[in-house]
Amino acid sequence: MEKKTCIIISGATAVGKTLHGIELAQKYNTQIISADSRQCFRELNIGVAKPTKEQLKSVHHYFINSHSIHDDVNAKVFEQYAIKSVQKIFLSNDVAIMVGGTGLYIKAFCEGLDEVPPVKESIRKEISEAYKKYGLQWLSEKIKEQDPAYFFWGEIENPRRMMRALEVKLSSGKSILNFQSGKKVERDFNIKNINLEIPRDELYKRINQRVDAMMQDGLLKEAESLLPYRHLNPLQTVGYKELFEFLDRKISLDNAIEKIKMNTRHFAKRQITWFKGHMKLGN
RNA sequence: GGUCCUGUGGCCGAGUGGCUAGGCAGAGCUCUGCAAAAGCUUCCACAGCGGUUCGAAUCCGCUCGGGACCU
Repeated sequence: MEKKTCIIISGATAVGKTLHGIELAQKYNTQIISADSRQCFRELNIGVAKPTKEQLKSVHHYFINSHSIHDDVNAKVFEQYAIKSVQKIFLSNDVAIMVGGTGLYIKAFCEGLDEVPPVKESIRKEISEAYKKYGLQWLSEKIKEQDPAYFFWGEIENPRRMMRALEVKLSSGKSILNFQSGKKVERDFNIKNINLEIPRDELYKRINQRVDAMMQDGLLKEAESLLPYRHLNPLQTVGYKELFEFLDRKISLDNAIEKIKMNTRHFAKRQITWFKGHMKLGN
Protein backbone atom coordinates (compact mmCIF):
# COMPACT_ATOMS: atom_id res chain seq x y z
CA MET A 1 0.00 0.00 0.00
CA GLU A 2 1.20 3.49 -0.87
CA LYS A 3 2.17 5.62 2.11
CA LYS A 4 -0.08 8.51 2.93
CA THR A 5 1.30 12.05 3.00
CA CYS A 6 0.91 14.99 5.32
CA ILE A 7 1.88 18.32 3.81
CA ILE A 8 2.88 20.90 6.38
CA ILE A 9 2.61 24.58 5.64
CA SER A 10 4.73 26.50 8.12
CA GLY A 11 5.95 30.07 8.37
CA ALA A 12 5.83 33.21 10.42
CA THR A 13 2.65 34.86 11.53
CA ALA A 14 0.93 36.83 8.78
CA VAL A 15 2.82 35.32 5.84
CA GLY A 16 -0.39 33.91 4.46
CA LYS A 17 -0.45 30.32 5.68
CA THR A 18 -4.19 30.16 6.18
CA LEU A 19 -5.06 30.99 2.61
CA HIS A 20 -2.44 28.71 1.11
CA GLY A 21 -3.54 25.89 3.35
CA ILE A 22 -7.14 26.19 2.33
CA GLU A 23 -6.28 26.30 -1.36
CA LEU A 24 -4.15 23.23 -1.01
CA ALA A 25 -6.78 21.39 0.99
CA GLN A 26 -9.36 22.15 -1.64
CA LYS A 27 -7.05 20.97 -4.38
CA TYR A 28 -6.66 17.61 -2.64
CA ASN A 29 -10.22 17.66 -1.39
CA THR A 30 -8.95 17.02 2.12
CA GLN A 31 -8.91 18.53 5.59
CA ILE A 32 -6.60 20.69 7.67
CA ILE A 33 -4.95 20.23 11.03
CA SER A 34 -4.01 23.56 12.55
CA ALA A 35 -0.70 23.65 14.39
CA ASP A 36 -1.25 26.83 16.31
CA SER A 37 -1.01 27.01 20.06
CA ARG A 38 -3.61 29.77 20.30
CA GLN A 39 -6.18 29.22 17.59
CA CYS A 40 -7.29 26.03 19.29
CA PHE A 41 -9.04 28.06 21.98
CA ARG A 42 -12.66 28.84 21.22
CA GLU A 43 -12.60 31.89 23.51
CA LEU A 44 -9.86 33.58 21.47
CA ASN A 45 -10.89 34.92 18.09
CA ILE A 46 -9.89 38.27 16.63
CA GLY A 47 -6.46 38.46 18.25
CA VAL A 48 -5.25 35.07 17.07
CA ALA A 49 -6.14 35.55 13.41
CA LYS A 50 -8.26 32.47 13.05
CA PRO A 51 -9.60 31.49 9.67
CA THR A 52 -12.98 33.10 9.01
CA LYS A 53 -16.23 31.27 9.59
CA GLU A 54 -16.61 30.85 5.85
CA GLN A 55 -13.14 29.41 5.57
CA LEU A 56 -13.80 27.03 8.40
CA LYS A 57 -17.00 25.97 6.68
CA SER A 58 -15.30 25.39 3.35
CA VAL A 59 -12.58 23.12 4.75
CA HIS A 60 -12.76 21.19 7.97
CA HIS A 61 -10.07 22.24 10.46
CA TYR A 62 -8.87 20.18 13.36
CA PHE A 63 -7.44 21.92 16.44
CA ILE A 64 -9.34 25.11 15.91
CA ASN A 65 -11.94 25.95 18.53
CA SER A 66 -11.27 22.48 19.84
CA HIS A 67 -10.23 23.53 23.33
CA SER A 68 -11.07 25.95 26.07
CA ILE A 69 -8.66 28.38 27.65
CA HIS A 70 -9.31 26.47 30.86
CA ASP A 71 -7.91 23.27 29.38
CA ASP A 72 -4.35 22.18 29.71
CA VAL A 73 -2.92 22.34 26.21
CA ASN A 74 0.74 21.72 25.46
CA ALA A 75 3.02 20.12 22.91
CA LYS A 76 2.24 16.60 24.08
CA VAL A 77 -1.49 17.18 23.98
CA PHE A 78 -1.08 18.54 20.49
CA GLU A 79 1.00 15.60 19.33
CA GLN A 80 -1.63 13.13 20.41
CA TYR A 81 -4.48 15.19 19.07
CA ALA A 82 -2.77 15.75 15.74
CA ILE A 83 -1.83 12.12 15.27
CA LYS A 84 -5.39 11.07 15.91
CA SER A 85 -6.57 13.70 13.47
CA VAL A 86 -4.30 12.69 10.58
CA GLN A 87 -5.31 9.10 11.05
CA LYS A 88 -8.90 10.14 10.76
CA ILE A 89 -8.18 12.10 7.61
CA PHE A 90 -6.21 9.23 6.12
CA LEU A 91 -9.24 6.99 6.46
CA SER A 92 -10.69 8.69 3.43
CA ASN A 93 -7.79 10.68 1.95
CA ASP A 94 -4.23 10.08 0.84
CA VAL A 95 -3.20 13.59 1.75
CA ALA A 96 -3.66 15.64 4.89
CA ILE A 97 -2.66 19.26 5.35
CA MET A 98 -1.15 20.77 8.48
CA VAL A 99 -1.00 24.56 8.75
CA GLY A 100 0.59 26.47 11.57
CA GLY A 101 3.29 28.54 13.10
CA THR A 102 3.95 26.84 16.42
CA GLY A 103 7.29 25.24 15.72
CA LEU A 104 7.46 23.05 18.75
CA TYR A 105 4.05 21.58 18.04
CA ILE A 106 5.00 20.78 14.48
CA LYS A 107 8.18 19.20 15.68
CA ALA A 108 6.28 17.09 18.19
CA PHE A 109 4.01 15.94 15.39
CA CYS A 110 6.84 15.08 13.03
CA GLU A 111 9.32 13.55 15.42
CA GLY A 112 7.41 12.76 18.58
CA LEU A 113 8.13 13.80 22.11
CA ASP A 114 9.88 11.60 24.64
CA GLU A 115 7.72 10.08 27.33
CA VAL A 116 8.20 12.07 30.50
CA PRO A 117 6.25 11.06 33.63
CA PRO A 118 3.38 13.40 34.39
CA VAL A 119 4.00 16.15 36.87
CA LYS A 120 1.67 16.81 39.76
CA GLU A 121 -0.04 20.15 39.48
CA SER A 122 0.79 20.90 43.10
CA ILE A 123 4.50 20.50 42.49
CA ARG A 124 4.43 22.73 39.46
CA LYS A 125 2.57 25.37 41.40
CA GLU A 126 4.94 25.20 44.32
CA ILE A 127 7.95 25.65 42.10
CA SER A 128 6.61 28.58 40.16
CA GLU A 129 5.51 30.32 43.32
CA ALA A 130 8.87 29.79 44.96
CA TYR A 131 10.60 31.10 41.86
CA LYS A 132 8.40 34.18 41.89
CA LYS A 133 9.34 34.76 45.49
CA TYR A 134 13.03 33.89 45.59
CA GLY A 135 14.13 34.38 42.03
CA LEU A 136 16.65 32.83 39.71
CA GLN A 137 19.30 32.46 42.36
CA TRP A 138 17.08 30.16 44.39
CA LEU A 139 16.10 28.18 41.32
CA SER A 140 19.63 27.54 40.22
CA GLU A 141 20.68 26.51 43.72
CA LYS A 142 17.74 24.18 43.91
CA ILE A 143 18.66 22.64 40.56
CA LYS A 144 22.25 22.28 41.60
CA GLU A 145 21.17 20.39 44.69
CA GLN A 146 18.38 18.30 43.11
CA ASP A 147 19.70 17.64 39.63
CA PRO A 148 23.41 18.33 39.34
CA ALA A 149 23.55 16.74 35.92
CA TYR A 150 21.07 19.25 34.60
CA PHE A 151 22.90 22.02 36.39
CA PHE A 152 25.95 21.02 34.42
CA TRP A 153 24.42 20.29 31.03
CA GLY A 154 21.20 22.20 30.91
CA GLU A 155 20.27 25.77 30.24
CA ILE A 156 20.88 27.28 33.63
CA GLU A 157 19.95 30.80 32.61
CA ASN A 158 16.51 29.95 31.42
CA PRO A 159 14.06 29.79 34.33
CA ARG A 160 11.38 28.07 32.31
CA ARG A 161 13.61 25.14 31.43
CA MET A 162 15.02 24.95 34.93
CA MET A 163 11.56 24.84 36.41
CA ARG A 164 10.65 22.04 34.04
CA ALA A 165 13.75 20.11 35.02
CA LEU A 166 13.00 20.66 38.66
CA GLU A 167 9.36 19.62 38.46
CA VAL A 168 10.26 16.42 36.64
CA LYS A 169 12.94 15.59 39.17
CA LEU A 170 10.72 16.36 42.12
CA SER A 171 7.82 14.29 40.88
CA SER A 172 9.63 11.36 39.30
CA GLY A 173 12.78 11.28 41.34
CA LYS A 174 14.82 11.21 38.14
CA SER A 175 16.58 13.85 36.11
CA ILE A 176 14.75 15.04 33.05
CA LEU A 177 17.88 14.17 31.11
CA ASN A 178 17.03 10.50 31.65
CA PHE A 179 13.90 10.88 29.62
CA GLN A 180 15.19 13.04 26.82
CA SER A 181 16.50 10.46 24.40
CA GLY A 182 16.44 12.74 21.39
CA LYS A 183 15.23 9.77 19.35
CA LYS A 184 12.87 10.68 16.60
CA VAL A 185 9.73 8.67 16.16
CA GLU A 186 9.19 7.29 12.67
CA ARG A 187 5.70 8.10 11.51
CA ASP A 188 3.98 5.67 9.16
CA PHE A 189 3.22 8.43 6.69
CA ASN A 190 5.29 10.82 4.59
CA ILE A 191 5.83 14.35 5.70
CA LYS A 192 6.41 17.17 3.26
CA ASN A 193 7.06 20.70 4.35
CA ILE A 194 6.35 23.96 2.61
CA ASN A 195 7.83 26.81 4.59
CA LEU A 196 6.34 30.10 3.46
CA GLU A 197 8.63 33.12 3.30
CA ILE A 198 8.28 36.67 2.11
CA PRO A 199 10.72 39.59 2.38
CA ARG A 200 11.05 40.91 5.89
CA ASP A 201 9.82 44.43 5.22
CA GLU A 202 6.78 43.08 3.46
CA LEU A 203 6.04 40.78 6.36
CA TYR A 204 6.31 43.65 8.80
CA LYS A 205 3.97 45.71 6.68
CA ARG A 206 1.44 42.91 6.67
CA ILE A 207 1.73 42.56 10.42
CA ASN A 208 1.06 46.25 10.96
CA GLN A 209 -1.92 46.17 8.65
CA ARG A 210 -3.31 43.11 10.32
CA VAL A 211 -3.05 44.61 13.78
CA ASP A 212 -4.91 47.71 12.61
CA ALA A 213 -7.57 45.48 11.07
CA MET A 214 -7.89 43.52 14.30
CA MET A 215 -8.48 46.72 16.23
CA GLN A 216 -11.18 47.70 13.76
CA ASP A 217 -12.76 44.31 14.15
CA GLY A 218 -13.14 44.83 17.87
CA LEU A 219 -10.06 43.34 19.46
CA LEU A 220 -10.32 45.75 22.36
CA LYS A 221 -13.79 44.54 23.21
CA GLU A 222 -12.67 40.95 23.00
CA ALA A 223 -9.73 41.62 25.27
CA GLU A 224 -12.02 43.38 27.71
CA SER A 225 -14.29 40.36 27.90
CA LEU A 226 -11.30 38.13 28.57
CA LEU A 227 -9.89 40.32 31.31
CA PRO A 228 -11.09 37.98 34.09
CA TYR A 229 -8.95 35.20 32.58
CA ARG A 230 -5.81 37.21 32.04
CA HIS A 231 -3.84 35.03 34.44
CA LEU A 232 -4.39 31.93 32.30
CA ASN A 233 -1.60 30.81 30.03
CA PRO A 234 -3.59 31.12 26.80
CA LEU A 235 -3.98 34.81 27.57
CA GLN A 236 -0.24 35.32 27.65
CA THR A 237 -0.68 36.19 24.04
CA VAL A 238 0.39 39.07 21.87
CA GLY A 239 -2.58 41.31 21.20
CA TYR A 240 -4.25 40.62 24.52
CA LYS A 241 -1.58 41.24 27.08
CA GLU A 242 -0.83 44.69 25.69
CA LEU A 243 -4.50 45.64 25.75
CA PHE A 244 -4.75 44.43 29.32
CA GLU A 245 -2.04 46.95 30.13
CA PHE A 246 -4.11 49.62 28.49
CA LEU A 247 -7.19 48.54 30.43
CA ASP A 248 -5.07 48.82 33.56
CA ARG A 249 -4.35 52.40 32.47
CA LYS A 250 -0.66 51.65 32.47
CA ILE A 251 -0.19 52.69 28.84
CA SER A 252 -2.18 54.60 26.26
CA LEU A 253 -4.18 52.86 23.57
CA ASP A 254 -1.84 54.07 20.83
CA ASN A 255 1.04 52.79 22.85
CA ALA A 256 -0.63 49.42 23.28
CA ILE A 257 -1.23 49.11 19.56
CA GLU A 258 2.39 49.98 18.83
CA LYS A 259 3.46 47.36 21.32
CA ILE A 260 1.25 44.74 19.73
CA LYS A 261 2.88 45.44 16.39
CA MET A 262 6.34 45.31 17.87
CA ASN A 263 5.74 42.13 19.82
CA THR A 264 4.24 40.50 16.77
CA ARG A 265 7.40 41.37 14.84
CA HIS A 266 9.49 39.83 17.57
CA PHE A 267 7.33 36.75 17.49
CA ALA A 268 7.61 36.50 13.73
CA LYS A 269 11.37 36.78 13.91
CA ARG A 270 11.53 33.90 16.39
CA GLN A 271 9.37 31.80 14.13
CA ILE A 272 11.59 32.54 11.15
CA THR A 273 14.64 31.51 13.12
CA TRP A 274 12.95 28.33 14.29
CA PHE A 275 11.78 27.23 10.88
CA LYS A 276 15.13 28.03 9.34
CA GLY A 277 16.75 25.59 11.73
CA HIS A 278 14.11 22.93 11.96
CA MET A 279 12.21 22.59 8.72
CA LYS A 280 14.72 21.15 6.34
CA LEU A 281 12.70 18.12 5.39
CA GLY A 282 10.59 17.82 2.30
CA ASN A 283 9.70 20.56 -0.12
C1' G B 1 21.86 92.98 23.89
C1' G B 2 22.85 90.60 28.90
C1' U B 3 22.84 86.51 32.53
C1' C B 4 22.38 81.46 33.59
C1' C B 5 21.44 76.37 32.29
C1' U B 6 22.18 72.61 28.72
C1' G B 7 24.00 69.33 24.42
C1' U B 8 25.98 61.31 25.69
C1' G B 9 24.46 55.88 20.18
C1' G B 10 17.52 55.55 16.66
C1' C B 11 15.19 56.71 21.71
C1' C B 12 15.47 56.93 27.21
C1' G B 13 19.36 57.45 30.63
C1' A B 14 23.99 57.05 34.28
C1' G B 15 28.91 58.62 34.60
C1' U B 16 32.00 64.19 35.83
C1' G B 17 40.06 63.34 34.66
C1' G B 18 42.50 56.94 33.51
C1' C B 19 38.68 50.92 34.87
C1' U B 20 34.80 53.55 28.04
C1' A B 21 26.77 51.89 33.02
C1' G B 22 22.06 50.21 32.03
C1' G B 23 17.32 49.90 29.52
C1' C B 24 14.33 50.06 24.97
C1' A B 25 14.44 49.61 19.73
C1' G B 26 17.48 47.23 15.69
C1' A B 27 20.30 42.73 14.13
C1' G B 28 21.59 37.59 15.04
C1' C B 29 20.49 33.15 17.72
C1' U B 30 18.76 28.86 21.19
C1' C B 31 14.80 25.42 21.64
C1' U B 32 11.52 17.85 23.77
C1' G B 33 5.83 19.30 27.45
C1' C B 34 2.96 26.85 29.70
C1' A B 35 6.36 27.83 22.98
C1' A B 36 2.22 34.08 20.59
C1' A B 37 6.48 31.03 26.27
C1' A B 38 11.42 31.49 28.29
C1' G B 39 16.46 32.59 27.45
C1' C B 40 21.26 34.00 25.01
C1' U B 41 24.61 37.09 21.82
C1' U B 42 25.57 41.73 19.44
C1' C B 43 26.24 46.70 16.39
C1' C B 44 25.72 51.94 17.39
C1' A B 45 28.11 57.46 21.68
C1' C B 46 30.04 61.19 24.32
C1' A B 47 27.68 68.45 19.20
C1' G B 48 32.22 70.75 16.50
C1' C B 49 37.06 72.86 16.82
C1' G B 50 41.17 74.19 19.75
C1' G B 51 43.69 74.07 24.54
C1' U B 52 45.32 72.06 29.58
C1' U B 53 47.17 67.14 30.93
C1' C B 54 51.31 61.42 30.63
C1' G B 55 45.82 60.77 29.85
C1' A B 56 39.32 64.13 28.74
C1' A B 57 32.76 62.25 27.54
C1' U B 58 34.55 64.38 32.13
C1' C B 59 38.66 70.67 33.21
C1' C B 60 39.27 75.57 30.13
C1' G B 61 38.14 78.57 25.65
C1' C B 62 35.61 79.50 21.23
C1' U B 63 31.78 78.02 17.62
C1' C B 64 27.15 75.87 16.66
C1' G B 65 22.29 73.84 18.49
C1' G B 66 18.48 73.74 22.47
C1' G B 67 16.16 76.02 26.96
C1' A B 68 15.22 79.66 30.88
C1' C B 69 15.32 84.39 32.80
C1' C B 70 16.56 89.84 32.63
C1' U B 71 16.35 94.81 30.22
